[in-house]
Amino acid sequence: MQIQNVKDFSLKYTLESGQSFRWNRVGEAYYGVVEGRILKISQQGSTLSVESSISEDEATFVPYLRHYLDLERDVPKLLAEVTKDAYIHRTIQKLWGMHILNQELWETIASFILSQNNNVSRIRGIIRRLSERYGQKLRIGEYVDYSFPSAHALATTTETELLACGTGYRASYLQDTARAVISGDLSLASLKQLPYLEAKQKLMDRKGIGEKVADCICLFSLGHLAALPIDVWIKRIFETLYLRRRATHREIREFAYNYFGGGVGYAQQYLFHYVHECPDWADAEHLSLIEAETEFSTASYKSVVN
DNA sequence: TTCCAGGAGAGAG
DNA sequence: CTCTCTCATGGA
Repeated sequence: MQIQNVKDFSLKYTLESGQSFRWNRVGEAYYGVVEGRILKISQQGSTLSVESSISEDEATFVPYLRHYLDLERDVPKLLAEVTKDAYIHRTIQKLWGMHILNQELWETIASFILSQNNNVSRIRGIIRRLSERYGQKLRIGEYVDYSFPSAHALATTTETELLACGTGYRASYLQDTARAVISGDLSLASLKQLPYLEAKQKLMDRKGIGEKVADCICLFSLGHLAALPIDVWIKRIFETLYLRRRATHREIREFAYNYFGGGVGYAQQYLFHYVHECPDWADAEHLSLIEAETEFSTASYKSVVN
């Protein structure tokens, strides 16, 4: 199956930017588990080639996939609105086509509970072991993977079993939330109906979900582009490039929303991935190089700070 | 060996 | 409200 005429989209940047933990690159293709099936996707220019491990009804599958990849949104327009200075301009040019995915809600909740005080490769390992143990075996060609565990599976296992998957102290947080989903105390369906701040607060009512994880869920699953997950990297970026001083999360959040506007979540994802790709992102010569090659000024944010 | 990672809870001030 | 300490794990 193919999706034609896909403009301003990069499969590579979208799947490798740390918002999903479930994609693996094999040659030119990406294999990932999405809602109970393996998808194999590759991009040739403006064409996406897609295979699924199950038989799909094209009439519903293509719109589903387009939504998952956020292809229905006018992303260039949104990015133009957050292009406020040379630095963000540079990150957007460098990572042109990166989209924010619309991921399945329960998997996103569970995955980002596991992400706290953890690194990406280890998060991926924990999710892989949980899926092998509690998920369903899936196959496409020679490629084998496992579906993400249901809330029921994680709610009814023992904490010892979760610990054996490497969850560490996050095991009880994961299981508490799984049980809340099963009991209806945390309704996934109603979460999807709530505006950003109400959904965020409902998530933060759970033990183990703080402000950062709640924002990840709001941004990567619920489509709230005003959500701003502030991790150690985003804090570092805003303190170094914009505020030029040590700042609290509240100060960073207030500045970022006023500066970038309602698309701050997209801006954040470009900044986050860019500094991971460029270890010298904060070097003075790197910054002056960026300023020299665009019509924007890196100094423009001083007027916003003051 | 120590430090760090897409943090959050609990307690103190 | 803010600050600090601790939590389990493994790779660098």
